[in-house]
Amino acid sequence: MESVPQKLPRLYQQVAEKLVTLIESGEYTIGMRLPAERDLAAMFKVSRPTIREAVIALELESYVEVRMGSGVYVIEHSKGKSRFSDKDVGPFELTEARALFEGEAAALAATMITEAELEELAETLDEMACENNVDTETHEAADKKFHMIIARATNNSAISSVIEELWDERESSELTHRMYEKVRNSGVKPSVEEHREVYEALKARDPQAARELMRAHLMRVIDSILEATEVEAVEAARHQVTKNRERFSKTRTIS
Amino acid sequence: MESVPQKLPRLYQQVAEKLVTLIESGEYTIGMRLPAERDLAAMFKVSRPTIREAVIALELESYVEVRMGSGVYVIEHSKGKSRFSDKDVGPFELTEARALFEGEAAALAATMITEAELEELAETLDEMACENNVDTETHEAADKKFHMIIARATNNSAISSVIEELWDERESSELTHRMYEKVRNSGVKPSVEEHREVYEALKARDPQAARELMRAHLMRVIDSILEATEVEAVEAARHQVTKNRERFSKTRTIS
DNA sequence: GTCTCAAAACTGGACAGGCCAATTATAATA
DNA sequence: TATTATAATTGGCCTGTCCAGTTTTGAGAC
Repeated sequence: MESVPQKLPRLYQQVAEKLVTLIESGEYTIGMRLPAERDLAAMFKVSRPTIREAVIALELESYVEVRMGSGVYVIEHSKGKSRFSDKDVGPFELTEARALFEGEAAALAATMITEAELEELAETLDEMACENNVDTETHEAADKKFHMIIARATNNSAISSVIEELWDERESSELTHRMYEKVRNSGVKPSVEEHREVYEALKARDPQAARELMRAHLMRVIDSILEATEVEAVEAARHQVTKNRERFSKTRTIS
Repeated sequence: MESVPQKLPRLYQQVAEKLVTLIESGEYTIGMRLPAERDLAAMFKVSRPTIREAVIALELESYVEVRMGSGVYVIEHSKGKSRFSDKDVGPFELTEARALFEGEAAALAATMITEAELEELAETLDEMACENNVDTETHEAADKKFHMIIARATNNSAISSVIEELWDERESSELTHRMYEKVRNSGVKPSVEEHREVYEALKARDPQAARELMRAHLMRVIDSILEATEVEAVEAARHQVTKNRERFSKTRTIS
């Protein structure tokens, strides 16, 4: 038989993967207790030591928490790889950082971007404009693609890594994710227009314009978040919003 | 006995920690094979399954690699937490990213820095100037402290996290670390002067000046790295250096 | 009927010993 | 000397067992 996989992973890894799949598919939800090790062993047709090894693997990747004498419980998976996981970076801070960093990245990209990359950007813009009213997921994918093309156009993997990290971060924070969702729903079309302006600046190879437009774009996102916040915020939170307005107006003026 | 620790960690974790200690202490160096699982079990007075669990833990943290039928081998430990670990970010890219991002951070910090933070900066400057000719470790600590005070003065944890990440990254890359070492040895005094200029700009609350001076400081670091590279580079590498010069001259002119 | 608390059932923690398969070292052979 | 077959080593995995916390249960007290 040549269909036999020549190298199969270690057993505990296979089991661990299956367990992760079950957890991420919602079979076992957060807080829920997994079946006993003995039962899991029977389910997967493996021995208990193997189950233990798989559980340890999940534990080290903080998928589960094992409580002596009680069981192993699914916990919130903080992906670990996020540097902000323990810092609770809010949507404002995150977007402000993006405004500064991506602004600089756009300026640098303007001096180095290739024709091929410009072409890619144009295509992505069409995706965004065309699939405007389709599902948000597609739009978001195109959005990320646009920003990442620019980041990579800097030819600096440190820069693109940081920008991708900041982008991904918004997914891992529940609050931030909700905020961005609200912003997306409030008005996407102006966003497409803003992206196009950035594209034009890059095409013209104008660093200053690219920086300013990218920064302006993300600053508008902050504004949108502020508005969304105001809508849903209770009266008690309002003075904080005002403080934020003051605070981010400073960012805007330091250029 | 009341000296009994109320909660001792799981056995495999204790074993894993001991193994990590042994590895980091140089008892087992990179490429070396660890004793057989059976021997380790005897050494630590635990059962073999426990050893296996500990080895799996080390494996998941990429301390070791286990080769079926051969043994478990110590590999280079890439701390995993670095987002760049798999991307091989060179010293030039890293420093360019720092120049852009820390420049912006300095500009933002100039608008928000407190008197207390300025005072801290002044103290750190004294440390750097005073312990100039002492061990490099102290100097480097003061250097990082200086940059991180500014990063934190932005009052934006996303920004300070990114900057700290970039700083730490230079430790994890052997090449980058060597480069920075060379730069440190070549001339520290001008570096102190450059830091002082940044400090003055922050004290004057001048965003533009703070950005320019911080950027200039890090650009000079790139120059130093280039020089260090030239000294040790073989002839074949020289054209790459020239390309780098061209490339980073662009960064300098986009402001 | 309700509450208390101890016993039993359940669950993870750890161990012993064994067999198999892949690898490596060794010795026998061409 | 080079090659190949054999033996020793090593990780992979299993069965079975006992122990120590945790949870549930149920009997007895009120």
